[in-house]
Amino acid sequence: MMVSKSGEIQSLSNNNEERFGELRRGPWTLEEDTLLIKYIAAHGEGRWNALAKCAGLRRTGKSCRLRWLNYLKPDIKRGNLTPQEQILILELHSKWGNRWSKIAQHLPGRTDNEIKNYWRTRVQKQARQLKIDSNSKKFIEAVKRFWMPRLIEKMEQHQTSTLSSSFISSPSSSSSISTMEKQSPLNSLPSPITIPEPPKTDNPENKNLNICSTDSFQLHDDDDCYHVEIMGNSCYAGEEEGFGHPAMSAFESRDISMLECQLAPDDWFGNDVADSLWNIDETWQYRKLEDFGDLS
DNA sequence: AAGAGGTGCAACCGCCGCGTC
DNA sequence: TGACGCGGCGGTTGCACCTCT
Repeated sequence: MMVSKSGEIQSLSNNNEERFGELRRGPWTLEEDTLLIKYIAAHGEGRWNALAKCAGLRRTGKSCRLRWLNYLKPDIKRGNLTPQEQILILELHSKWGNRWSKIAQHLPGRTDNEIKNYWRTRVQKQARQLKIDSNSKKFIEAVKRFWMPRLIEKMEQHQTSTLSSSFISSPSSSSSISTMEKQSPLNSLPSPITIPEPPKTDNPENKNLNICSTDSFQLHDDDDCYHVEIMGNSCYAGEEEGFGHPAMSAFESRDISMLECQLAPDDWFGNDVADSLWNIDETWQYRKLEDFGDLS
């Protein structure tokens, strides 16, 4: 029987799943989701093949696991990646490469699939526009010098505008609240507080590059150790060893520092803050500098 | 208004490592 | 010790939706 992505039933041969008979593929239905959620709530996750069978799902164990981990799990965060998360992804990817699951471990609520998709659709797109290999040192250098500062700038702009709007707009005015703000769980965070001194990110040496996330956590690795943590609305990042993949010296040997930036209290999702982070103009800016031999 | 092309992302595939027998 | 099953991972696909012309 032919493979279909539209949810038809098919049979698989030459593997252990064929004893299940007809297996479903493609998009999950609400009914299937409900079955899976209820079963895991009652019995826990794991033993996916048995789970699929016992739950009455005509799916492979792998399919159930994927659906649960990437979509149904309660702590999964939806919506666009925040600039802080994007910075963290760029940093961690420079360190570990395409180790998506490892990177995802340091972005609470984000899945490896989501991060992988972000990298392929956003980051690699920029690399293509620049005609640079996204895994090359050159591209990492470009990211470090042009993209990351831009992300941090966006964060600062957002903070500033949030602060301004809190004075301009009446809190009771429904027209001042966007749809996404209403939907965002971050909306419940405290109102804007003091804005710290902007980080010095345009330094070519990048000795003090801020790393922020929307959650507090610490990073420990076999090779080095640094941490990112949130205290109140502030995010602190520090490291104790050299940072960066051995083959990617762009990020290496930063000072041990505790750096402060702020978390936005509201709508990171669904507005221009998270979009168009590196537009064509900036691409050309980069290429211009490249022409001047600035990156060579 | 409609078709073409682009984009985002859920889901699948194949491979690998580990545990068990 | 090799076969087998399973879970996990990274790469890839293809569909729905969006934007552009």
